[in-house]
Amino acid sequence: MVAGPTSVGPGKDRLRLWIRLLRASRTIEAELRERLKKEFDTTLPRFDVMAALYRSPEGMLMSDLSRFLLVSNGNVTGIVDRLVSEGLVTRARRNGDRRTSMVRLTEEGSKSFAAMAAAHEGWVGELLGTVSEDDARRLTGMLKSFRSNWEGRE
Amino acid sequence: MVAGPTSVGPGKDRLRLWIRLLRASRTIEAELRERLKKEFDTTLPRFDVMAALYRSPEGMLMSDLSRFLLVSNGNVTGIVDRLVSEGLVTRARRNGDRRTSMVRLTEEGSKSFAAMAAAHEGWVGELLGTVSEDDARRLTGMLKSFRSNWEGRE
DNA sequence: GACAATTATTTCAAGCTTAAAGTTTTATAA
DNA sequence: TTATAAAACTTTAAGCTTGAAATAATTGTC
Repeated sequence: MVAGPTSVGPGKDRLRLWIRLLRASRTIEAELRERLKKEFDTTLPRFDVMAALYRSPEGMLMSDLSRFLLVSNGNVTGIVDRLVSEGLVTRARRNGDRRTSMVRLTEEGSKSFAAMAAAHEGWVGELLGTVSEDDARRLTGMLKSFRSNWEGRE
Repeated sequence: MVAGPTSVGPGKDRLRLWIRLLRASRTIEAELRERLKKEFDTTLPRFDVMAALYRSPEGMLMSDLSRFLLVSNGNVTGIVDRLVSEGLVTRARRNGDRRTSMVRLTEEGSKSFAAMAAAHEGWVGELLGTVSEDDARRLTGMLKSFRSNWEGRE
């Protein structure tokens, strides 16, 4: 998926775009993963889960997390397991519906995330530093419209 | 990494861009992975390796593959192992430098990839269908310049 | 109220991924 | 030479990831 087009013809521009998109996100992702590991001894998936929870102080269901993060249910189970064992989040069985459990950041998890988020934002600013703020907004707009259009039909 | 910014202020536009970029590539990647599985009973990493080899009929070293695909050495070892056991690629020890081995697509691997690549290009065209060819070229240009700038300094 | 279907989650097997440590081969240099 | 370092790979341990199967609880529907 990181290789270039294997032929020429119509539709090539979108294929090229996809390849660039993927290479860019993989490059940035790798760098962020490495820094999270080095600076905070954590991983990107853990960071993602904590970021989602940070925005929802009331908590999220496992299925909410799975949908929001675009990963499978089973995947979330494992990551949350580890975060629980590290004391960063809690899983509280609900009275209303005993199938579900509400996942929340602990006090420690919240503090920990706030520190990571600040560093993270700085890193992204640095790594995307060659993109002007103006281009950033334009690009974001294009990607946003793509997403809402395409996801609407699945 | 898929969550939105957790505060407002300067540098937010780049963070937003990064989040969009990541969500877009994850969404498309998931769809392509699913189709490769369903239609060709293979995986994205296998497809990536085969795509790289398809462009290099003379073959590639393990380290070439690793560098080109932006993944670790050990990772490539495992994927190539599986492709070899499926008869899609060969690993040939070289006389010149016996540490290295040249990886090539087999006849079967080449045929197999050609079929997948055609379908793959169609899928990408479809999934990015809402991006105009013109926007696609513009976006590609922005991403290209970002990449070359940033990678130059590591 | 039974009971089938649905929903939320976990478990499982297989494969992907990384960083770090280990192996073998080649290059360097005293 | 003969160490010593460097390079190309592989192996390993831990964790991430998926899709599918299994559990458990809830919601129709009769």
